[in-house]
This record gives sequence, structure tokens and C-alpha cells, in this order.
Amino acid sequence: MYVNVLVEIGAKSVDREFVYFVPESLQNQIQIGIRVKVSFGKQTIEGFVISIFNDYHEDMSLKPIIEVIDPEPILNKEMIYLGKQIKETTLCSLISAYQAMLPKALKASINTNINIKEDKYLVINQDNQTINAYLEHCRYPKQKELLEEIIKRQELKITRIDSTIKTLIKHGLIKIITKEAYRFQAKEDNHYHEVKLNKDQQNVVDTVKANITNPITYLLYGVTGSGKTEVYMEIINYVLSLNKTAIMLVPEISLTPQIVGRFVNRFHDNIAILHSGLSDSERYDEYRKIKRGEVKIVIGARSAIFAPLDNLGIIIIDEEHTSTYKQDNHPRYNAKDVAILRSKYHRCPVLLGSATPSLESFAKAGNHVYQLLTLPKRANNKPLPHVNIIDMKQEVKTGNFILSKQLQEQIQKRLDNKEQVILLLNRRGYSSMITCRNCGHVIKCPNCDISLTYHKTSDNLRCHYCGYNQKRPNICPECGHEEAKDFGLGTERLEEEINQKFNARVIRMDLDTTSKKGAHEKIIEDFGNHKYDILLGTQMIAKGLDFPLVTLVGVINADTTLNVPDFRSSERTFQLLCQVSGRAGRSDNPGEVIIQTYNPDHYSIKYAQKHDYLGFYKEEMSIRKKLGYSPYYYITLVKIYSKDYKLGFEHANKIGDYLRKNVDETTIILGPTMAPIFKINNIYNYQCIIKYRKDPKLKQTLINLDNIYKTENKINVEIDVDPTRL
DNA sequence: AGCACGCCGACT
DNA sequence: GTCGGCGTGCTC
Repeated sequence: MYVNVLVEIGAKSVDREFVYFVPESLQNQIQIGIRVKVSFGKQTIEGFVISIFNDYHEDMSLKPIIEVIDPEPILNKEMIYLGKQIKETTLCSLISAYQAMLPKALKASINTNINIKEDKYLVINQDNQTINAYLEHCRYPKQKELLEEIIKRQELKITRIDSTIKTLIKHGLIKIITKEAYRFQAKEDNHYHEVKLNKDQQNVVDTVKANITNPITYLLYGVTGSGKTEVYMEIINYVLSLNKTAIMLVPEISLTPQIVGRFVNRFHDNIAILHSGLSDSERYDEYRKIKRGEVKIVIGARSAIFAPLDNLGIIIIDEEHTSTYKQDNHPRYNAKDVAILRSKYHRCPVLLGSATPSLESFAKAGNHVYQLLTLPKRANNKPLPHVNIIDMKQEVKTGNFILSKQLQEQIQKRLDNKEQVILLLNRRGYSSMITCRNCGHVIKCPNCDISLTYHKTSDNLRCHYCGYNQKRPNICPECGHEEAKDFGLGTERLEEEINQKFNARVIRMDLDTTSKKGAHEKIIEDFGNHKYDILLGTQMIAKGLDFPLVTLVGVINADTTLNVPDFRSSERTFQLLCQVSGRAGRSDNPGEVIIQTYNPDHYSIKYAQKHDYLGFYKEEMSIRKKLGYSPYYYITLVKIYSKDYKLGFEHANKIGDYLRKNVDETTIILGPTMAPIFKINNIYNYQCIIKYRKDPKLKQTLINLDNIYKTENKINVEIDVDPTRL
């Protein structure tokens, strides 16, 4: 018996199968997808059995499998298939694809502090008669109480062993047993009540139900507040009644107790939750629950798409337009694509949901690649909030740089009415750059092509790309002048301004205030309980939050996302504005939105004002068509980077020429150019953009290119198929 | 990823 | 003469 083994080494040069023979003694343990220990060169490493065969004729001496690690396979047939597909489509290494599917605890790298928790329980160790006899004569109330409690509950979980317990054990009346425990336990949300679906929601549910065994991809376009979550729950409920399972993906940031609680409330402990806040051990707990079939529903961020559920009945991807479903490092898989692969494998539908679908998805719905479902109205029949646009070019003339007169007035009105306010400013820190008043020198990161952001709370200058930080200098390092000017407004500065202007309880939510575990949840919970009047923060406040008391949403500077040099910046701005607007007026009181901008005539802002997705879609599509971008063209980004400026430049040009020579004539190669941020962490970045509609040659060309550079260590080449940003 | 092999510089 | 630098190549 022989096996092909994929070794657990993350280098391209060993990303292939190696043949080993299986000693007689291990043959009954070997299965496809199981992990084995093998000798590889001079080292002993772990690997996955990818295939098993009985004949081997090549003239090569083979090493034996040393040991079988798992009692049963950790990669099933489906996962092995998925890994190969991901390698094919994203040009990643096969081993990295498999590693992405598994929790850290199952990876070969020294898994240091991963442990399985055990809980201790007390149980009765005697027959009823003996116990009752003891109870009758016992003089100690503590012992009686404990014994009765154990009898009532069958088993009693304990954290420490006191003298009462010791005595009872000594008498042989009770004993301690240990049980493997799961750490993470989601809480129910008691505020939530089940709602009856309206007609539109019921139509959507019925359509999906009617085709529950077909691998159809639906695009659910439902305005903010249209009750998509209720639809999801109803479909999941139906799937469970068929004895099938469900995966629901949500953006990481939406995995709040608020949302999770609603699901737990309805489906109780039938859910596993996978999010980045879990420790490796906690994550492994959730993974084991899924693998053992103890839960039927998995809710999680991107990687939850690999949840090892059997018999999938539905895959739901909420907020499908967000770029978080594409991993932006190796392996660059897109959970949406994986979802569709899995849906074909299990013959179940995929449901993509959004209030602002990505252009790609909506175009696919237009071409009947996806099937469009719509929820045109808010579930409570409340109108969408009224949106005002403030031209900051005019406001600045009156001296208001941060808060326009109108926004100030409206905030005060909400404070007077004991209502809540959300303010969005998509930039953290205090000021985004510091300039000398004398010579105009801007303080930049020594490692990157980025101006340093001033953080007042920690009183330092920080680079948001490489993490470099330094003290704020008192004098200009260029000319020695003493005065510096702060440019660009960040959340810290906004917080300060609000505190100066209003007598209100303010909480800030951005990367800096949510880095600690649980901080994010706490802010949302406290704001939900009206411990604060104003929530201000970066785009992490825009998604999925549902606070009934919020009646005003202010966007401080809509231009921050607009000015990013990326062909999707208009789309992102439109989506962000619609999402955040949707936070206002979700309950009885009508909502109002104020958007401050220096580009009041920009189409993405104007369409967002009217909540006009279709209008935006049409206009943006015509621009994409004219410029030759997605969804009219497919895009692949080739990144070339090196520590050596000149070497990088030379190879970038070489690669540009190579691509031009080896692709279809209809394919367009742009560049090489310097990447939008040319220097990051002392590494120089170049890029080529490949635009194509149909190019049978391209894939092999990219594989060849990848192979040429995989052994090169001064030059790095990374290929990003279908990038989310350029 | 490791580890060995191999061919050139500055040390007892 | 030799210790050690890290460039190159291989691992069933």
C-alpha cells in the first residue's frame, strides 16, 4: 500500500505530492484526509494523505509512514475537492488552501497553548436507600443541601472542592467525574421577539423553500431595515426541519452579541459561532461541536464557509457586497465562490443578501446567473430616513470645519429629546498629517510612503501601515520652526470637538478603542442600553446595528472613501452612505441623515441621498463599461515587490513584457506602475493590472510566472485573481 | 521550511 | 591552511 502525502510546509517548492509506503501495521488506519508523520529530508514533519494506491513501479526508494496522527480523517472528500478548486482558481499552494479550512489546533506548527477544557461534576455514588438514610441522620445542613442539589440535578458542575464535598466523597456517597467542555457559550438576547413575516418576506422564503434541493444562487436585494434577518431565520428553520444544516456568513464586525443573540434565542444551542475574537482553544471547541454533528447551524465570518457540516441545506451570505469575504492574503479565496462550490456539491441554494449589492452580483442577477429576490420596503413600513447633504465648501467659509451648523443643531435637538446619534468619520486618529507652518514639511513614516497620523490619546505619531510610531516633535525636523499645523480630521479630534460643543455622553468606536477583546461588544451593548447619547466611529459602526433610539446619523466627511484611488471607490462610498443611513429611524421615531461633503454633486452621494440603488447601479455600470472595469472585464492584479528599488523596477518591467507576450490579444495589460502606496515597510511595490474578458492562455501564463519567481527570494511576485482593491 | 553542499574571504 | 559566509538545490 502506498500513499500520496501533501507535506505541511508552506513553501511553493514542496507544494506537491510525495509518495510513501505504508507499513503493514498501519494499513488499517490509513484513510484519505488523515494526517500522518513522515520523514522528509532530514526532518520529521506532518502531512495529509491525499490518495491511496497499491501499485508503484518507479525505480525510487520510498520512505515509510512513521505514524498515523488522527483516529479519523480531518479532511473529508469535499474538503479535498474544495482545496484543489481553490488552488486552481486563486493560484495558491494546495497546502495553504487546506490550512485555511482548519482551525489552528489542527495545524502542524507547534500548537502551544491549545487545550481541551474539562469541567468537574459531582454525581451520586450510592443507591437511593443509603443516601436517604444518610440524609436522615446527617447533622450538617451544608451536606444535606449539597446532596439534595445533586439529586435534583443528577450532576452538579463545580469549580472548587471544599470540605463539604471532601467529606461526602470520603463517605463514598458522591464522586467527581470530568467531562470535556466547550468554553464559548453564546447568550440569548431577551429584547428580541419573534416577528410575523410580511408578504414580501414570505414570498422570498417561499421561493427559496420551493427550490431547496437545487444549487441556485439567489441575490436578495432588500433595503436597510427590510427584515432580511427574519427571512434568513425562517429559511434556516425550514432547512432544519428537513434534517439539514446551514451556514450563515456575516462580516466579522457584525458578529455582535446583538445579532448572535437573536439566532441563539430562536435556535438555542444548535449553533456554533466562529469569529476572530475566539482564542485558538475556543475556536477548536466550536470546531469539534460542528465536526461531531452536535450543532446544525454555523454562523461566522469568512472562514466559516469551510465549516465541516454534512448535509448542507442552505448557505447564507449576508452583506454580500462587503470585501471581507475575499481573504486579502494567501490563499486569496473568496468565500462567495467557495459557497457556490459547496452548494453544487451538496445540492443546496446560496442566498446572497444586501441592501446595496455589489455591481458584479447585481449584474449577474440581470443576466440570470443569479436569481433576484427583492424586499423593497422596510419591514415596519416606516419610510427610509430623509437625507440632507451639506456642502462643506460653504460651511468652511463660516468657520465650521468639523460640524456644520445644521448638524450641530440637529445633534442638540436629539440630546434634548433624549434620543441617540451616530456619527461616522472614516478615519481614525486625531489628525491625518502634520505640516510645518514655516516650510510645509510633512512628517512621514521612515519605512512607508505615508504621512504619520497624530494620536492625541497616546500623544504620538503612528503609521497605519507598518505600525511605526514616534513622539510628536516640538520643532520641525526639516527647518527647526516651532509651529506645526494639523491637517485632516480623525475620530479622536471629532470626539474632542463633540465634548467641547455638547454636554453629552460620547463613546468612540474605532480600531484604537476596540483592539481589546470584548471592547467592541461592550461599546455596542452600552450604547444599546442608552449609557451614551452619541456613538462616533469609523465604518465599523455602519453595519447591521439596530438601535431603536437612534434618530440622527451624521456623516462628517463623506469624501474620505471617495478619494481613494480605486475604481470601486464610488461604489464603496455609495454603499457606506446607504448602510449608515439605514441606522437611523429603525423604530417608531422617524430618522434623519446629514451628510457633510466637499463633493455635494458627486453621483454616489446624490444617489445615496435618494436611496436610489438602481440609479446608482446604472450610472456606475456605464462608467465601468467605458473604462473597462469589472463587471465588464475580469481583473487580475500582479504585484511585484522587493527590498531593492532598482531590482524591483527591472523585474516589474520584465514581467510586464512577459505578460504582454503571453496573453490573448484582446487582453489589456496596464503597467507596470508603482503601487498606490509605493513603499511599505521599506519594501518597494510595483503592479501590473490585467484586464480580460476571455483569455484561455492567461491562466497558464500566470502559473508559469509564479513558477519562475517561486525560488527567487529578492523579488516577490503575488498574483491576486479578482482583487478587491487595486 | 530546513538542511546540506559548495565555493570564496579573513583569521589562528 | 581552515572557519564560516550564505547562494543553490533537494526533499518521496
